[in-house]
Amino acid sequence: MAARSPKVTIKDVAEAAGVSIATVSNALNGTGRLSGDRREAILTLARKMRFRPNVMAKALMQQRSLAIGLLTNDTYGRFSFPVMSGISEALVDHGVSVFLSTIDEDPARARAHLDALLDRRIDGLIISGRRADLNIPIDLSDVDVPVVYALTASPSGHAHVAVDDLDGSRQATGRLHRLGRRRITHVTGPESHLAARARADGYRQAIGHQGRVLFGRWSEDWGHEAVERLWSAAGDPPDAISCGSDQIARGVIDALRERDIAVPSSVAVVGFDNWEIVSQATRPPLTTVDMNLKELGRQAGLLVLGMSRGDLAPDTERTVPCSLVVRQSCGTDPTRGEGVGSSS
Amino acid sequence: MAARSPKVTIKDVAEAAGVSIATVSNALNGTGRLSGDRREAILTLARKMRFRPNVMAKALMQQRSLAIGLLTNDTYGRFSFPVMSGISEALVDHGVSVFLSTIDEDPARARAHLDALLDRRIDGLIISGRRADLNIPIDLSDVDVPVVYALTASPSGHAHVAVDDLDGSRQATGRLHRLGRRRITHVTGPESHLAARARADGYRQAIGHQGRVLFGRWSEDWGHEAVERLWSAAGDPPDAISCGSDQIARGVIDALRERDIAVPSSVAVVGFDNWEIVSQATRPPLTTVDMNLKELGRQAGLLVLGMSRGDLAPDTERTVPCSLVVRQSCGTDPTRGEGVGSSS
DNA sequence: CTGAAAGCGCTTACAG
DNA sequence: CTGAAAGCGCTTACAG
Repeated sequence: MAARSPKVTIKDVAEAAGVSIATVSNALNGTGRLSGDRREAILTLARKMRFRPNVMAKALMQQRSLAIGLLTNDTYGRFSFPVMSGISEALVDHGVSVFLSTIDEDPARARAHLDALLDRRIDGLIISGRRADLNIPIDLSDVDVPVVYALTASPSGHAHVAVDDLDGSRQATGRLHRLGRRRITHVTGPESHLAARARADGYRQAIGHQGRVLFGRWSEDWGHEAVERLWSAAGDPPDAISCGSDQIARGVIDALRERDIAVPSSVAVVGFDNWEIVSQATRPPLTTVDMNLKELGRQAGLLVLGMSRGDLAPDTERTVPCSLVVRQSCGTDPTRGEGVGSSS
Repeated sequence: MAARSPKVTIKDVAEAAGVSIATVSNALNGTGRLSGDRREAILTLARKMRFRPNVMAKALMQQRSLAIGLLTNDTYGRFSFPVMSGISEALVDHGVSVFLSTIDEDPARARAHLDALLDRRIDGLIISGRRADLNIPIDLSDVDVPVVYALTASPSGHAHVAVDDLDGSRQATGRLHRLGRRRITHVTGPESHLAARARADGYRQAIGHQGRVLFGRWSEDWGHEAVERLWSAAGDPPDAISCGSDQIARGVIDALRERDIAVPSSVAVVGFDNWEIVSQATRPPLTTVDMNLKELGRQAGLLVLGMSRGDLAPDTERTVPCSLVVRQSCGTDPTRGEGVGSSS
């Protein structure tokens, strides 16, 4: 750590340049009218002096903090970390910083975090949570800045950026269908979860009829159990399984191997999440749906920014398309000679 | 979003109370001398008016932003998210907020993020990254506030909060030893990684001699490969395996099952990380080491706070102890009748 | 014990 | 085209 040098202020620059601080301010911000030469000279001098304007002072005058708050109730960050990263990336280019607040079940502490954000006079708030239909235990009625929900369910009328679960599942199942599989079953999470229902709908759209959907849990365990159930039922077993999550897919693949059923030749499998620790570890590696969470974060950042500037309505909704990441568990189309690991 | 009401300022409170703003400020902050009654009356009024002081204005005067920056280069957040969460939790109670900046390989963008933080006049900086010996691609020479490295390797002479890898591994291996296992092998990540070497050392301390250490990769794959190698070698195979990560342990357990070797009765296994998606999914569930990352974050937050106040030296180092999370993969001690899922 | 005044580092009308 | 002045919302000596 260097000696704590007193920061150079706009006053220092003005004195060195022999002009008023107003002129320096105008030169720096491209405001007012001043001759090109003068502006250039001032800019060069400011750079040479390593002058960096104090954002707090600027914010105080402009009545905009140039900062937004990010409230998350995730525990491991699997879903919200990439979202946060997208937000941070998108906003830094606009001179907007992100305050991070992590909260848990405790409403009192959540309130303390929110108050801290409000005391900072944030220009907007993004809420990003664990599950698409889990609400943050907090009363936002006194929040007088735009609020955007990212990934989390939003109370109706609020701005929202969501994963297009239906589209993702349709892509994944669609691929199985295009590869000629005709007895495709969908194994997914609890029916009470919005995401599970949407993914089931995507599956149905892809195959063009009701098909067979097994709702259960988001776990490997459930993948095992589903295979057991499917293969002990009467009639032909599936020739492909579209899973609602990578964890389920992992369970399915392991269970199939234990039964000596070859993947993908006998049964093709696709997952959902592209959670690399899972999807890269299955044998064979898993074809799965990437939710583009970083992009979702980016959109959420731009949304809250636009809303804070009044350019966007407070109830704007956006959906981020998913990408299919093709690995080996779904087999390849012999007529097209597709590679492995490419995304479409 | 409610109507954007003009915020009530200290001036409004002063007028309503019929006193000067200085007096309100003193009442609120407990500074100056004023009678208890007056202070109480002002506080009550301020609360009633829902007055919340503007932190930016306060910061500007106090020459402390009451905010710190958090720079992370993680991609999935598995390790840094809990750390971030600990930092946020620890600092909110001190009125300090956390600016989040996520960076990747691009030094130019990293610089932009750092500049944004510096322009905010942060009181300190925490760097938290992916791997204990991976450096952030950024020049910190012009950072004139305290810097704390959390989880990431720190250039010597810098403050640092680290996982006690050695201790964690000693606990895990020690448990196997106390349960009577005598042919314990350690399977871990690349020898080039600091964490792998420290965990190997902990293993050696627990068994009291050199033992057998297999360095490799941090993957399930490597767990499989190691089992193959161990069981095809001459001599007695291990009766326990202490793994350098949960992913390795998962590979080991799966490989043992494929060979019909019972876990834990024939071979006991312990992991490291307590990465729940892995450690809860192994069959049997994995006894493993929790790095207490949230606590690590808490310490890092308090450290940078103390340093910014001048209370702590800029090269303070701290180590956070690990906890052993006992599940079923290590077997239980019949003489003690220990439960499952408890931690020690 | 309390208040008028100066000041933190900027921006923004406004007068010249 | 440029600068003096007011002001953002606070805190902090300092005089009374």
